[in-house]
Amino acid sequence: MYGLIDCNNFYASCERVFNPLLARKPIVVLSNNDGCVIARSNEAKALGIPMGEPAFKLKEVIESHNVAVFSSNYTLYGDMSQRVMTIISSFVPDMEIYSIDEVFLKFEGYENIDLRELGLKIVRTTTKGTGIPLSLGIAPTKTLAKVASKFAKKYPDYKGVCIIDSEIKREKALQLFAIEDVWGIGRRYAKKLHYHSVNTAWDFTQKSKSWVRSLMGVVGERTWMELNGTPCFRLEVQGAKKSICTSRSFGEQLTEINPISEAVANFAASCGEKLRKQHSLAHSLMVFIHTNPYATNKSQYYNQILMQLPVPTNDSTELIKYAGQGLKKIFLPGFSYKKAGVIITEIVPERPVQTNLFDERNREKYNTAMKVMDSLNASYGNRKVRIATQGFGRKWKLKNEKLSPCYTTRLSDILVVNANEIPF
DNA sequence: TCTGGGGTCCTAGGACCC
DNA sequence: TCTGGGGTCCTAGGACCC
Repeated sequence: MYGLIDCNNFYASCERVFNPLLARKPIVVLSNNDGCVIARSNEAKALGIPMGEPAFKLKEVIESHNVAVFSSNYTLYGDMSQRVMTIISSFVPDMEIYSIDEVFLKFEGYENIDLRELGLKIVRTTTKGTGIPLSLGIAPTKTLAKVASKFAKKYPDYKGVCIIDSEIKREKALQLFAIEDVWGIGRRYAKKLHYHSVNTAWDFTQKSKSWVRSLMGVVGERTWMELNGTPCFRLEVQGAKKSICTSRSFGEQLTEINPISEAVANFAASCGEKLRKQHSLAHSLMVFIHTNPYATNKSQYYNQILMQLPVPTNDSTELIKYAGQGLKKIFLPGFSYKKAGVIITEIVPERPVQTNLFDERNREKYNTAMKVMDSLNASYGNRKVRIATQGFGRKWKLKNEKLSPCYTTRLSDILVVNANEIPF
C-alpha cells in the first residue's frame, strides 16, 4: 500500500503556528512580489478567495473580513517542512518527498499492522510536534492514495486518515471524485474529458484503455491503470535535479541594463549555490528577460539565449560571467523589463571530473573560494559574502511588505558557531 | 516508370505537478 | 498602480547517421 501525506493549507498553517491569535481567522499567503494568492486557510477559502487571485483585486474582502495577509517566507516554510518530514520518517522509512508539503509513503512489510491505527499515530504525532495539520490517504496506488488524502482532508470524521482498501471503497470514492481533481488530469484534459461526458474519476475508469490511450497518450493510460488499482508509479528516490532555475519579477519595471545585470548576477549565483548543494556541475546556462505581459498597451519583448560553458562548472564567478555576456546579447534598450531569470541545464555529477585540454582556469582555487563563501553564508546569512557584480542595489528587489519573521532560523539562533568550523 | 530501412539525437512545445 | 516560481515527462518533427 502507498500513503500520501499532505499538509493542510501548508503556508497558511506555518504562519499560524507562530501566531496563535490567527487561530480560526482567515489567512492568505501571497506569491513573491506580493503578487497573487498561493495559500489560504479554510476560513479564507470560505470567503470565496480563489487560488491565484491577484492581491490587488482582493483589497475589499481583505479589509472587510480582516484577512491576515503574509508575503511568502520560504525560509520558514522550508524549515517547517523539514521538521514535518523528519517526524514522519521516524514511522515509515520508505518515503519520497514529493513537494514542500507532500510526501509519499510505501507500507511494505506492514501486512500484519493496522494501517489506520498507524496512520492516526503518524498524523497525531507530527501535528503535535510541529503544529501543522495533516491529511493521510492510503491505497494500493499513488493516484488512489492522492484521492484518499482528499477525503481525509474534506471529512473531519476520518480524523485525518482515509484508507481505500476494498473494491467497494474504491468504487464509492471514485464516483464522488471529480475528474479534474485527479492527480495527472490538468485543465486541458479535464476539458476534453468533460466534452466526452467523463465527469467523475469513476466515469474515466469505465472507458476502455485504448480510448484513453488515443485521447491522452501513455501518461493518461497510466493514470487510468492507477485508478483501476494497478500501480504504475513506484516510490522514486530523490536524485539530483536535471534543471535548476532562479528567476524573479522585479519590484519595479527596469529600463536600464545595469540593475538587470545585477539581478541576473544574483540569479546565476543562486543557481551556482543550488548546484553545489547537490554536488553537480552544469554544462549550459540560459538567460531570459521579458517585459510585463499584462501591460498590453506597452510594446512587448521576450528573449532568451543559451550559453554553452566550456567545462561543466558550479562556480558562481564563472556562471555570473556567462550569464552577464548572455544578457548583453539579448538586452534591447527602449523596453520596460519586468522579469529575468537564469536556467541551468545539462547537469552532470561533480565526479568523475571532466576536463578540457584548453582549460586555463585554476579550478581548484575557485572551488576552494566557493566552499569558503558557502560556509560563511551558511553561518552569517545569505549573500553576506558575494561576488562584486551581485551588487548592493535594491532596484530589482521584489516586494514583500508583509513578511513574517524567520521564526525557526533567524540569525540570533544560528550564530552560535564554533570558530573551528570556519575554514580559514 | 521505377528511388529503402533502421536508427539516434536534438529541439520546441505541450501537458502536468506543487 | 498592482498578476509567482520551480520543476518533470512525453511527443512530434527535423537533421543526421549507416
